[in-house]
Amino acid sequence: MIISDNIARMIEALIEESGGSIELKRNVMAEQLGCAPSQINYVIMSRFTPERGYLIESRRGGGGFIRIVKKPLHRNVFLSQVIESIGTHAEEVECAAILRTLATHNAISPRDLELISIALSSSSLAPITSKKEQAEVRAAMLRRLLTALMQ
Amino acid sequence: MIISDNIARMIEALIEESGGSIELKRNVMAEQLGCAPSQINYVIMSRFTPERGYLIESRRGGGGFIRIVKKPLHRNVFLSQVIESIGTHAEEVECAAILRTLATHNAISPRDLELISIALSSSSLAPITSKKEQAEVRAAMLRRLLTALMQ
DNA sequence: TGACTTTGACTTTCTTTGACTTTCGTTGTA
DNA sequence: TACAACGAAAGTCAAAGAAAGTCAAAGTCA
Repeated sequence: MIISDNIARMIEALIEESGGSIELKRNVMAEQLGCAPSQINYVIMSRFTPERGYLIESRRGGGGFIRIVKKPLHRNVFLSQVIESIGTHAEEVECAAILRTLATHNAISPRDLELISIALSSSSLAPITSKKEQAEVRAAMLRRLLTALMQ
Repeated sequence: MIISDNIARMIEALIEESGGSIELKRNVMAEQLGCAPSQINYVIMSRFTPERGYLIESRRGGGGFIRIVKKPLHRNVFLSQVIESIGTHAEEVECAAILRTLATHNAISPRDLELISIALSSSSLAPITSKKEQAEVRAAMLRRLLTALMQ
């Protein structure tokens, strides 16, 4: 049942597929979902809050709309800057430094720090004979892992 | 009599057959068992405690529920068995299967599952030209990561 | 007696609905 | 052209409904 959760999922999906922001017609959506228009407001109020990284704007009257924008959380901005700074090759010490920075800025948890460090460690990558390839793998992997953490 | 024990056994069975976590409707279950709704709370409080490895979450209001998650206490035993079973080489599909097993038994969190999957993915390891080396790295890395999770 | 159970009244939280208000664009008129 | 009137949206809010939580009193059993 729980119509509110359905509405929320629908909105999330729309935001997702449109890459971060949508404009919806409150009455139209309520009609489609068979709920009271004000329930759309309720869902937005209770789930698409600023704390969760959403910005809401709207306009009344003819051609009115509700715009929902998902703004990357501060953390994600930081993370994506860091990700951009990663080159095509990365030594273990560089990775360690990056991870330490992220951890001290609370962008990653101590647990993530540990797991990622292990994944990138020379010992995990020991089977790779070429040092150059090791560094490439590290860079690729770090980039992917940090990207995953942004979700 | 001890209705509480019946409730507890029922909940345990449900958790078992659903592989580690359930969401129950308090009022519905109380109705089925012919007991007061608050007795469900009592049972949960007295038997499904954190010390015994259970996590409880809930939501009130329409569509409310009580979620009970069992995190295996013998997780480490399980983990070390799995670690032992890892050979010197591992393909991506094998790793995926192992991780899925661990996740369904709640031995690792969905988040850990995702991070580890990414670390082991062919795309992260793409810079390694030799397939054999890739498989070696995967095995080594998986072993190390799972070992880290035991802490 | 004391620990554990059972019950139910009352509280809190979350959801749904609808009546009423406010805002905005359009349109008709002086 | 200015502006008042109208209709189309969205916003607000309070009431009703749906669940779960709390707690104290009463019951049971070793």
